[in-house]
Order: sequence, then structure tokens, then C-alpha cells
Amino acid sequence: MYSKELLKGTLGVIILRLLSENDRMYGYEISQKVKELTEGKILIKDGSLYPLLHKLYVDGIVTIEEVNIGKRVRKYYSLTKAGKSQKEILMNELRDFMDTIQKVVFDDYKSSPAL
Amino acid sequence: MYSKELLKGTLGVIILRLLSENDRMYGYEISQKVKELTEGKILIKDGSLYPLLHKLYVDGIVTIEEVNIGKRVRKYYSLTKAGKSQKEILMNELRDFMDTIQKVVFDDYKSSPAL
DNA sequence: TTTGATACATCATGAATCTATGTATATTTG
DNA sequence: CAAATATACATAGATTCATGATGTATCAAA
Repeated sequence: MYSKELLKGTLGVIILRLLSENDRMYGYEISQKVKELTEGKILIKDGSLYPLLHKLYVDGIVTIEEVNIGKRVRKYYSLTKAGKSQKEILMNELRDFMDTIQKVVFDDYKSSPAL
Repeated sequence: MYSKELLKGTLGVIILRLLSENDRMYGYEISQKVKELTEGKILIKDGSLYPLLHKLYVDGIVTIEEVNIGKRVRKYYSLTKAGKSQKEILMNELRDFMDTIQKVVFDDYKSSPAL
């Protein structure tokens, strides 16, 4: 598990990305999928996930569909139109950010020619 | 300028990396260098930089060398031995983290074969 | 002489995540 | 069958890192 600070600002994009690939998922399913895709390196905590999903709903990024599974209620989340464009925006920002970090932390800037 | 949350956990690595390339730098110089290297995309604020540098000193990651420039005092920071290994650790963690984010946010995991 | 750059610093605030805790049902295992 | 584990949701308080606002002071340029 990574230093939790590295994760800040990325959980939202991760969730939006998963929802854009699956068109509907419930909370627990999302956390399991992230765990699986990252080989246990990113473990979303309940205390992070549910408040965030709720905020996404309030902000009009996702819709909620409640489904009864036996006696339990399961909440399925889907991206709204606004959610889909928000996903694009956040992915672009993250992409750009990672490119910048690559340059400033990993590239050998000393021997590179001026742009 | 990026959403400040994306930056969390990365400022330290950025500074350690710069110090490892330059063997001594002062605060203002660091912020200017980051601005230059990132084309203004990452602007370290005074309120982030100086407390962080001070913490690095307290933690034994850097040493401080005060130099008088005219009537002003300039504080040069250099990595200690502990600082150099800390830099390695943090860079490795960040590298691994970025690879993981790449997988979960950007890669086309649906059509990729099982590992 | 006044504006902007250089150079340091502190304190209160804010945003995102985590820990701890809670409630329930369902499934697997001993 | 009992107990442990997995499924599934949720909230409240604590933590942490970066920011905004503010402050001091010197120096160069317009």
C-alpha cells in the first residue's frame, strides 16, 4: 500500500474511469476491482469510498440505482453525461501531471537540450 | 497549475531529486528551478516550501549552510547520506505508484490477457 | 521613488483520505 | 451447527500536506 498522500486527487479519476468502462458498478465491486487491477497496491477504504460516491452523486457526476439482493440493498452507480466529460477532463489533467512529474523527477534534464 | 491534491506526496521527492542533481541549492532557487522545469505547471508556494525544507532538516535528510549575500542570509541545503537513500526510496515508490496508476486509469485492461 | 524580484518565515485554513466504529446479511469452514 | 469470513452499506473524528494570507527585509530596475 502506498503512502496515502500519493493517492490524493487520484481516487476520483480511478472511480470515474472504472465506471466509464463498466457502465454500472456498486461500491464494493469498485473497491474489489481496484484491488484486483492493482494487485493489492491500492486498497480503497470504506471511509474514502462511500463518502466520495455520495459526493459524486450530489455533484451530478453519477446516478444511483438501488437494487435489492435478497434482503440487502445494493447501490449501482453510473456516469451521467456530465460525469463522462468530467472523466475526460480529469484523465487529461492526470496524464499531463504524470508527464510533468516524469520530467522533473525522473528525466535526466541536465544533459537534455533546451526546448 | 494543477489541482493541489495531485501534488500531495510528490513535493518532497521533487526537492530531493533536485538536491541530488545539484548537491546544494537554496529555497528560492529550488522553487525557480521547479517552475522552469515544469514550464510553470508546478509552482511551489513559500508556505509549502520553507516548512518542508525545515522538516527535512529536522529529520536529518538535509544539512543547512548559511551564506551571507550582501546583507541577506541565504540557506543552502544539501542531501545527507540518509537523504540520498531516502531519495532512492521515495523515487522507487513514486515510480511504482505511477506505473500502477497507468494500469488502472489509462491502460485498456479489459482486452488484456490475464497475467 | 516606487515597483518587482530576491529570500526568508509563520499561522490559520482547507481538501481528501484514513481510522475507528457501526449495522446487517450471506457464505464458507471447522 | 457455530464461528469466522465475506459482502455491503454508512458516518464521525483525526490526520496530513499543501495553500493563502501575511510579515520582514534587501536589492535592482524603471
